Amino acid sequence: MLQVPFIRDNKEEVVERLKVRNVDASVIDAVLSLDEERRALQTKLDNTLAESNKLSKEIGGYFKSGDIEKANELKAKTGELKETSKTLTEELNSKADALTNLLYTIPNIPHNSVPAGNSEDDNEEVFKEGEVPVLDGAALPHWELAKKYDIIDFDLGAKVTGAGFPVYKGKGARLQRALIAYFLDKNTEAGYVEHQVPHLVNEASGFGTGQLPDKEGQMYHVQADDLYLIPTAEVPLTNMFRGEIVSESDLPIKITGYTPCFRREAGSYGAHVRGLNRLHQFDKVEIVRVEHPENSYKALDEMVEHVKEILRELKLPYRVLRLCGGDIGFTSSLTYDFEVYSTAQERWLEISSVSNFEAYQTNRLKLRFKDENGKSVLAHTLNGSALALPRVLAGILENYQTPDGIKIPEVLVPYTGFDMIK
RNA sequence: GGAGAAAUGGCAGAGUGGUCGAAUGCGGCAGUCUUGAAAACUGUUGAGGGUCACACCUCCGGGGGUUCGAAUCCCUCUUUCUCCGCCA
Repeated sequence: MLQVPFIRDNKEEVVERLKVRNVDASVIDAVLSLDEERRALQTKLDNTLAESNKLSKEIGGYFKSGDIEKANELKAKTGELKETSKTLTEELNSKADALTNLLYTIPNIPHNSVPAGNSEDDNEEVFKEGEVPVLDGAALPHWELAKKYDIIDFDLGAKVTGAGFPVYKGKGARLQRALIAYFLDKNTEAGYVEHQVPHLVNEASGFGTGQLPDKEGQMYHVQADDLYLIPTAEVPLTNMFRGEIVSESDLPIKITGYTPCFRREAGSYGAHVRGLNRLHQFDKVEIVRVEHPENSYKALDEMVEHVKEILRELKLPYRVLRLCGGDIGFTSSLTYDFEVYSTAQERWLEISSVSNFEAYQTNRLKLRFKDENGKSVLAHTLNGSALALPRVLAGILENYQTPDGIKIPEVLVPYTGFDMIK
């Protein structure tokens, strides 16, 4: 969430920049007045407590010196103070809660470069690379290829669990495993330390990275234990640092992890969700960085270059988009989406999203570092997919299909052990 | 799942109702000494709110309670350790 002191000091700028995301200015006024009321109550309460602390000490002194009568006299005076502080505490808590809840409804301030816009049509293409293959004959979409070569079985998954939970078989499963290993190796080479993390997280972690309360309905909730299945490795990877004060020399922290991701995707059904395009369970390799605020945009660029390199090696045609104010994620300041072009589907498939959250997550997480003056400063967090599996797989199947079968990208052959799916 | 023990500052570890935000040691930082370093010595060293700066307030795993007053007593939750049971 946004930092109140920052809003207080930069009100005009905050209002102006949130307009890009169509946020109404009145919310900011509401935050500031709630904060003012909160601080007034805090001061009142502090004064009351100070007085009763003073009395308690005096009473202690009288008991020690044996002046019981005087002590009891003072005791009688503390009752009222106690009542007052109790009332004030309740008022303060409800005010503070109201403020926090309001802050939860305000998205992150977009970076200067974020274009205005309402939908994905307003995103800005900033880079494009790779050749769209010319396929001879009829190009098949991946769900038909999957059936033809018996490598992914959607019906079997639907039988075992439900729609959106595919079963990968034989060379399909092996290709999936190859991609995970290849991505993790690339990330490790680039200095990201591999982690294996829990696939279920508690409520505090959900709030820490901003999935809660905003996207409550998008996560699978295990009621008996009040845990959530992770919608992305970002949640456990980033929450490892919740409440930490790291030393400046620890920065940047660069980590990576593979996990399955679970998303309810409530309400998104239709033509564009066929096959691997949108699933309830899918695999993803994630990269996360904790950065010094001065370095976070340089870090974002590095992450973008890193993902580019992987796609270059896979020889997939792709483009990079700078998301507009209407399409950017709630907690992000600046997001680049990567899309692979699928010849068979004749459309772009999103395969990675790389974001800088600045201090929006760390303010919730209370993830800070000590600067040279010994002051605690909120760090910046970033994350990105490197990469999401299903659509990369779809892109490979569709772009690498030949009349003789599906070729395997050269860099993956050492991982798959075969160079063709027939 | 059953029985018991524990949770204190970066770490170790004292503190069992009153001037305790907390002894002491280690670590960190600054200084003295030294050509430099080490050693030794001296000082300093938790977080948040609040203030121009002080004052002041809150925090001893989380939440609640008793009391004029709680790190210290009570309830509850979580986590860790030991023993038993079960088990990939």
